[in-house]
Amino acid sequence: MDFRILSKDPETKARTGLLELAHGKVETPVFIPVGTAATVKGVHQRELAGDLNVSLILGNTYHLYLRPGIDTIRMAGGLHRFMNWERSILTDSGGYQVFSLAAQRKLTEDGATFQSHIDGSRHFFTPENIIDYQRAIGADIIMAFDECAPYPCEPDYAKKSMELTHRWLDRGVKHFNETDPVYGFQQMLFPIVQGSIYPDLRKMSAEKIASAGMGGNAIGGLSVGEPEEDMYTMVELSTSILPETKPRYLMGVGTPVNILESVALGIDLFDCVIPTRNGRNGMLFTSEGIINIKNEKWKDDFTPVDPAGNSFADTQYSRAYLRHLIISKEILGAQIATIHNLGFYFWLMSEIREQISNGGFRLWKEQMKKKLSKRL
RNA sequence: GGGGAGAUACCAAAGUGGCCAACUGGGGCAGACUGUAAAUCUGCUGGCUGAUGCCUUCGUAGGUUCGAAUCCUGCUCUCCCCA
Repeated sequence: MDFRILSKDPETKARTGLLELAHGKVETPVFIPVGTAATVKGVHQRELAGDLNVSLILGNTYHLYLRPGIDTIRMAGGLHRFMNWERSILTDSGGYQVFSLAAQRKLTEDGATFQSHIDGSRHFFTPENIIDYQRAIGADIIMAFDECAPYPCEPDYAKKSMELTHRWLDRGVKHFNETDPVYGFQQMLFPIVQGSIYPDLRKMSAEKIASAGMGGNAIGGLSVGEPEEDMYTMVELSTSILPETKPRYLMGVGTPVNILESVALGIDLFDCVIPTRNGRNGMLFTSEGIINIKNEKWKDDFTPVDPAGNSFADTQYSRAYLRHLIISKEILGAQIATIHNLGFYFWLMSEIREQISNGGFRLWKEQMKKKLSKRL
């Protein structure tokens, strides 16, 4: 468990680093593909570890708890073995599901009562049992149980929600320190900054999270519908307080432009469903801009998806073919689109690291922003 | 040769006197998607129009009616059964 900063950009708060986890080293800034249910949808592990060279993926405690169930994962010997993934894993605590499945949950001081979205059965999550579940899942990085406040959110509710998250954090940290890893390797626990879009709350929360003294820190409750400018303001405020020597994880973000901006504000880790989900739905990110591959204009375009791309999705398939697959709802279409988008995101992250190292990040970022947000 | 059924928009298929430019599904076109209840969801899909509205449409030619995709007659075509 170690985080070393390798280079710093002189003009922004961007930095490159190396995060050493129990299952390998992670170069930061890094993008973490989302694999909620023990799979990055549509991409097999050989591809992830192979051409895409993914070092860290994300799983979700809520989903894995419901299906296949914690016991099954424990019997398998942990999530790494269960899904045959030898590199690193981060699990989200289920805090986001408290938000996204709001209609079926009830919060109390003690924890959150849920109804399963699968069969309606009732379940109870607490800061403590979420630690136990994540011990049993065995991710390298586990997340504290938080409430991701909705947007918009009244200041009063945001404050109460944040304070609850802070009390939950104390209980979670205590339980984390009192329990041992199940599989013989160290796990890191990341606490999560909340506070909606209110600067005073965010500041308070960042201070609380920093004081927990964990190996890394996360910023949550953003990209839930607020204006992007508010998001950047909250990120900047948070990173100015969270310790520079520890990795900072911006949860659930984002678009390529979001990532460029947030790296400049001092973020090291990102996860987002955009490249995978939007890819399955036909939205492709390229070095020249965004393509909706379902549009008729690509029907007879036999050029590569991204002429500058180097994943096999770019070098071996044409836009016309991929359009046909997506339009026909062929499974291969979703697979190729996902691999392409992840390939693009990883290319972007590697460029970011390169530009930070060589000192040209800020200027390069401004040029890239224009290109990447363009609709082709 | 005899008997029966039917022809509706790109396709399939509802509608059987006014609430019909016409249900619904598919297809097509476009949009959305940010710690994944998502290989999902939304809108549009005769023409002109920002909307109201106007114009042309339910095989075809006529007719009945204030009013027809719907009722009547001729014609054309398709399908099924029997010989």
